[in-house]
Amino acid sequence: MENLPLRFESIFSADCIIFGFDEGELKVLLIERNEEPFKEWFALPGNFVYENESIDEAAERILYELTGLKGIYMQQFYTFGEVNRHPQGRVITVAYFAMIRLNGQKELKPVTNYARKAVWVSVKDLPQLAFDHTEIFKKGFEKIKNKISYQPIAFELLPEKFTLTQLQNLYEVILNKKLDKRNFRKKMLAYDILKELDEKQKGVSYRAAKLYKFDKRKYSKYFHNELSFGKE
Amino acid sequence: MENLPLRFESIFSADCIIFGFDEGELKVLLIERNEEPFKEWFALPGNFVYENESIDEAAERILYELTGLKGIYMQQFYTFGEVNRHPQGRVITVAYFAMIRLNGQKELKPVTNYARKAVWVSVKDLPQLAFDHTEIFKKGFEKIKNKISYQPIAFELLPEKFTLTQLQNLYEVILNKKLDKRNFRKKMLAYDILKELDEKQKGVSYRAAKLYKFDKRKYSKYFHNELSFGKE
DNA sequence: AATATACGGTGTATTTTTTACACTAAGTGA
DNA sequence: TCACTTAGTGTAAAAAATACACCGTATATT
Repeated sequence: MENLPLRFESIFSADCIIFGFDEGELKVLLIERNEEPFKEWFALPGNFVYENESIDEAAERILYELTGLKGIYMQQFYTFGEVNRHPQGRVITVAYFAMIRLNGQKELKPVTNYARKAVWVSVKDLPQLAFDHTEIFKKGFEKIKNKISYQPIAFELLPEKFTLTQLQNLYEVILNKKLDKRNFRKKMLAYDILKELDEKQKGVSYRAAKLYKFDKRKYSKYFHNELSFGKE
Repeated sequence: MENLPLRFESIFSADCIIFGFDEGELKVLLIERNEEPFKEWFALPGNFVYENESIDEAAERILYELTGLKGIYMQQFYTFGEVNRHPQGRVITVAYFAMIRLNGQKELKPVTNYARKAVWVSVKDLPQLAFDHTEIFKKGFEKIKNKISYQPIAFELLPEKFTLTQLQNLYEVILNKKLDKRNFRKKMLAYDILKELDEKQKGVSYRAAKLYKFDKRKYSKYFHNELSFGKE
């Protein structure tokens, strides 16, 4: 093959790993493909980057088309550019992860034509994915496992008001390990990035827990403190 | 503008931040551009990704063309895709950093035509760079500052055999802070990733220090231990 | 009203890690 | 042999991480 710049017939796309937390499980939003190749396979949501948009904007658009949500926490984490990753030609993809608050609603009606439907799947039983999306998912999951220990991204997955137990559960699910309740609370409160509310949990059949919310102001003051829940 | 996939007229490139350590200074390899736009400006070495190569291969090629070196430690760290980052059209670039052993040699004869020459510049007095390369450099430098504290990448910049003082100097230069000699040695040796050699430093006009080398075998045993020189 | 149930919420002692700190030893060059 | 320069070393104090168990309180049940 000749040495030509990737100019014609080359395409790039952005793919998104969209995480949600529901009923104690960490979930990913997958689409069922409506087009060849890999028609009817599950895949990460993704689409081409248009000429007039940045890659970040493309990622935001993909998320919006699927969920109707804007202003969501998203982060680029890796670019996949193997020559044969796409069976129909050269495609380079920039991968993002995003975290959204589920708040119970689970049905999504994607407005894109490349997907026939979108479903939330627990990360524990992820099906085989189209293209190299399984690899992309693994890399992104590793990334957030890592990142959650030193940056307050977990809050993005919880309702605005949450209990410390809910927060701990989320950490436990992502890190896939049990944490000690007293130590977790001590540490989390010591970071001083949570605001204790006057409200309490409702609708539980036992003693209601205090609600907290993430305090962005306080956080930015201490931006350098790394949260650490890695070793316990 | 229409919403078209970035198919025609779109280009991507790989840009490399190539670090070297010499005479106690951290340096970057810059090229002086030989072509418009930004002719005669300094820039990060970079080139288009060809159709028949992965992005990683493109990055390796760029490094090879400039330095004649292969098998160098390189890592992708971010992809820059703003619409107007290149004055002549849409270019997306995947950025890498690389670390090479300088061993004194400083003259490089680039064999590419986009560069008239390549020079080592201290990171402390980096000139203005073409395109958004200053931003790319900053992001990459942050990345290695971060990474050096938990992965043994610093060794890539040193000669195969080095003294603990040389290693400490390198950490100090990258982290831009003084470290305590005793604590540095204690910690570094405790990781048990260095092999003490029988040899000593030569050609110094004072007591010669012991030489060490990085022991990859030992390192992979304890791959999970994060080196940490972040807080002192 | 009494009781059972389930989670909420709290403190302390121990171990480990990090930090701060200063002098003698050894080799070189004059 | 003396002056100079860097090599090489240990300990004590502070901070952070860990391990660990019980009572309190709201709700549901009888």
